[in-house]
Amino acid sequence: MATIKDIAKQAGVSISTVSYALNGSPKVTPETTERILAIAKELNYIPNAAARSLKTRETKIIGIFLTDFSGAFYGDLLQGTKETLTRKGYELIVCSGKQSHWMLPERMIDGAIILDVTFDSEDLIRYADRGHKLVVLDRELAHPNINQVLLDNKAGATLATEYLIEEGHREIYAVTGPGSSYDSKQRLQAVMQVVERTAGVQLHVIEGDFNKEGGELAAKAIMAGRRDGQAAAAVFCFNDEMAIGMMNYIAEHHSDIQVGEHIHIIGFDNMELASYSQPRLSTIDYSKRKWGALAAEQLVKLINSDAVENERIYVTLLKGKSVGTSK
Amino acid sequence: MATIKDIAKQAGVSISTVSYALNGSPKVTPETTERILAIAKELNYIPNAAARSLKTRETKIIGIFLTDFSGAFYGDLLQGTKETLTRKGYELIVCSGKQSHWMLPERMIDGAIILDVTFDSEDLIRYADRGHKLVVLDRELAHPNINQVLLDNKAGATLATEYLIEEGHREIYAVTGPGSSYDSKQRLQAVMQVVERTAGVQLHVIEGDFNKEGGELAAKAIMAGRRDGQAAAAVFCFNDEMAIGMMNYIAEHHSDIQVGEHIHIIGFDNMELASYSQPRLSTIDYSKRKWGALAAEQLVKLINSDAVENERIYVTLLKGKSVGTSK
DNA sequence: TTGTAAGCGTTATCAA
DNA sequence: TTGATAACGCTTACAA
Repeated sequence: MATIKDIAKQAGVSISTVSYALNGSPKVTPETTERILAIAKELNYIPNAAARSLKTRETKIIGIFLTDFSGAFYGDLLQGTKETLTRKGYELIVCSGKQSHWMLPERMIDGAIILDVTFDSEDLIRYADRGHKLVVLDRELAHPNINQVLLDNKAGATLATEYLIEEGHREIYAVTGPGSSYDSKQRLQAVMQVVERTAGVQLHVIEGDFNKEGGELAAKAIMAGRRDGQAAAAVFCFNDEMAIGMMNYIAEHHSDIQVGEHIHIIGFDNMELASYSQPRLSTIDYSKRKWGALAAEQLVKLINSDAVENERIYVTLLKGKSVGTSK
Repeated sequence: MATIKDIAKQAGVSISTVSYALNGSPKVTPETTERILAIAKELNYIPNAAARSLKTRETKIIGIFLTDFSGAFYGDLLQGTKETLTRKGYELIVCSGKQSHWMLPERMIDGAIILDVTFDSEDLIRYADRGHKLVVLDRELAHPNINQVLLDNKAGATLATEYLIEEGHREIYAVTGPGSSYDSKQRLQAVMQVVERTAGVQLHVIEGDFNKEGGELAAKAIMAGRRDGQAAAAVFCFNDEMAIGMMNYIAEHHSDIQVGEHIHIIGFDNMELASYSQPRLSTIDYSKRKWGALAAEQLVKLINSDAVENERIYVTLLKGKSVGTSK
């Protein structure tokens, strides 16, 4: 393991000269620089990240913290984040689980993007208080060292609900995420707002979990409560995963019931899996790549102490055959 | 940012005593230790990872390098890896892209798991030569610092091919991965072996890319080459993603052709998406979680200089309705 | 049981 | 333009 010391010895210069040359400083003559670079290559010199960051107090690494690695959802988001960070000279690492949180306070990473409801807000604030820079994608958190890049949940939920109503549905089920989820709370609030200002609409709220099982359980509950001949039900699942779970459950246990005809389902996220559903799931779409890219951008600004404002990701309604008109 | 120096000053002891106390050394009396710990907490002391690893020459972090973050495939694998590493006291970070390779030589991570064909084998060998520990999941590489945990491609491909033959198919298409892929080469070799020892079987090889597009293109090529009334074709796509692409293409462009009846498709990987395909895709299954866990285990052994042997992940045939009997 | 001091591999501030 | 030298924050002989 050659160090700058070895290079210095070999080149007959001091370590500071080597350091300058290696970093392309104009203080060193081109000739010496070249000579030093040649020796460095010859000795297979590789800098030591720990030593560098001990001194510079930065690692040029950004961490993104996810609830799990399941990934069905995050692909494009990570891609967007990575692209932007690469352009800005940062590396991206993906972390998951409480054990990994130390990387932030111990300065293994220069900043973090949070998309993990299991990450305590109090911890985040503590880190921010210590000067660490954060971007949160899953909660509201007002702090000079924290920036928010949030989905426009209200718009999305409003679009979804209004769509169901426009199609003539009057009995609407909302399958939420876990109670602790910020996104879920926002969406539910918007749904209730829409329902309240529309006469004759009945809303049933079912607590879900953002997983397939939640969708299945909700499906079970809904089917159990319905009698033959009753008006078709319309269900707004607060994410696609639950919507898919619901569709699966229905296909499996109620072959006589057709989604988009006897029961109508709309999701949220437009994940890849949704495009394979039969019939095509109606959902709320937004650019995950852009979300990630914007988060990265904001984080870098925060690190550079540039001024930042909280940002919002806009959403659109994507109509699929899983929602039909009420007869 | 409190350091051990600050704690030492506050406690009226030397920094070495603080260090010993913090690391729970029995050399320090319980009373001093307690006092030091209290002060550390009071000062909000957090160790500095760079300083520690500069000295200890380890970070307790393992990196896994993936081709991309798309994740449709990796979820369980990462989960398995993470669980095992956590148990062994290591952190897992997920990396992608050539830019991130520096983390290994610059000692930001203690070792790496490679599942990324775009990672040059020469680079890997160079790193291994420098003493870095690696586990490869996607190639054969003989080196004392490299361990292999590979899929049993031959068994999988053999199972798949024999299944098609047993179902009476005599005209078999193999849609490979990119030519550079080790897995693809292994699978093709096995397919050819099976075909060679079975009389009357015709094999057509189509080069794919392991992506949906490859499956679509292959579907197009196959459909273009077939005339009405011809015996049903049987296709072995070397991964599920291409198989799904193929099924989609057929559903979209050839509504008269039924998968599992007029054309028979089997994949490889049993990815989640496959369980949603209509009809259910036949495929080769294996435990991705176990794969990841084993890779982690081997890497830790390598790091601890324990003896290791290359490992193999066993596979099984999973029959779905996408393959039917030849009429 | 505790303290002194060297060293890990850099960067960066001075002087020369 | 280059060289000494002092940090950076920690671990760990070795001394006391």
